[in-house]
Amino acid sequence: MTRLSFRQKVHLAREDAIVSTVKRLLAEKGYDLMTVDEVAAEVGIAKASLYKHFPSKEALAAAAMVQMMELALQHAQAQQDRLDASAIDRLKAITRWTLQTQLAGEMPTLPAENSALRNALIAHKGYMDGLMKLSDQLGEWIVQAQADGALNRALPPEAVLYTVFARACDPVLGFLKAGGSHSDEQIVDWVMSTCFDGLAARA
Amino acid sequence: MTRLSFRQKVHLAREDAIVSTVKRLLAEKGYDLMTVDEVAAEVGIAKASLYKHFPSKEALAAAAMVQMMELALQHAQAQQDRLDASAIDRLKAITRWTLQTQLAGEMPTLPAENSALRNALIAHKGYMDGLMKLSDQLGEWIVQAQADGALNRALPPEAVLYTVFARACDPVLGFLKAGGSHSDEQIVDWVMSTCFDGLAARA
DNA sequence: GTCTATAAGAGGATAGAC
DNA sequence: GTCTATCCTCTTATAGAC
Repeated sequence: MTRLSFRQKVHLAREDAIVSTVKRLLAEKGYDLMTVDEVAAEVGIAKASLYKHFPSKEALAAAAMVQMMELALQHAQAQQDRLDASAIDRLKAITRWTLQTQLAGEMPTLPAENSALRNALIAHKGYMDGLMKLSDQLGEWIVQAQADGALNRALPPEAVLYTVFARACDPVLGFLKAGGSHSDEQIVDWVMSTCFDGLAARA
Repeated sequence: MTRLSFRQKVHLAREDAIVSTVKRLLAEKGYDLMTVDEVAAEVGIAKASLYKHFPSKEALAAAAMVQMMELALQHAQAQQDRLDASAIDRLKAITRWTLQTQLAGEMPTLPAENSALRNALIAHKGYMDGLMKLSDQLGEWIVQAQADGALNRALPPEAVLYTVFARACDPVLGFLKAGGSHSDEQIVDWVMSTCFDGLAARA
């Protein structure tokens, strides 16, 4: 029992190490440019061993995306637990977390329109469940924030939802960081501003 | 003379057909998923013939991106020629054109952070010249619009510039279109609104 | 310049010993 | 479950006839 449990722990720990590596590489290079050889090398095991844990490259990436989704759900829950916060506060907080995570190089790139990964994810129950849960949570905040008069009521909630999701792969962060003359915090503030307040001057 | 000119015309026409096909495929699938075999098949010539026109896949894609850049510059010039328009009008017009082009499936995907194509483009004089020319033109409008009080003065012009550029690969358009229940025009209007006015309600 | 045929190599996946 | 060695497919690029 203890022996078995220990083995399982080691097994899970190794899988966790694999997934962490995949998550990082996915954030760095994206799905297509990430090779399985590379993942194996970084984890420090043989490629064939990797395939004992995960049946394919797609499954490998899906596991990483699921972990990312779970992390996002944790942050969403943490916001939901802040009983003093308004809906718009929560929405802004999760958006800011998304930007910070991406800027830190820890956000696996979302699958582009026509990606092998995208189709694999759509067929992946764990990922889709997480995505829907997150969408529901954010959707509630969006509707509430519109009712509060804190979000533009002329926009359909789904447009707001997609706009917030899209911050996870906003290239503006990388462009500004490449310039090198701004702090991460400053960059995040600017993108938060353009996202919620827009480019135009406020009255 | 006439003979030579005619041959040259045929030559250029064929190259133009190639570049057009590449542009479309680049918009559809992106650089990595687009294969040279596919390009050759769609153009209707043998792959080896393609390589007589362009020395590599990267050169092929670069030519397409250069053509896209020239198209953008034409639109920018057209806006500059509208003497009645204000800077913010011009900026909005070129942004709208970008959104419409992407929604129509005619905007080659911009190279992601770590792409083989990106490095090729950075080394490509024609592309970089066009990019700088376009950046200069948009930069002028941005500074002017800020002076006019039409753009948020708290944002550095480069942040505004990158935000406008990023509309060329905004996934929100595709998400909303995938829903299927909105017209292209409506989608563009919403994204224009989130871009310039933000998500938050206006006072 | 166009074709057919093929080289050259990367990368996903597997066989089989231990 | 881990390893080494290998397979196989796909894709870029080229050779050489016409």
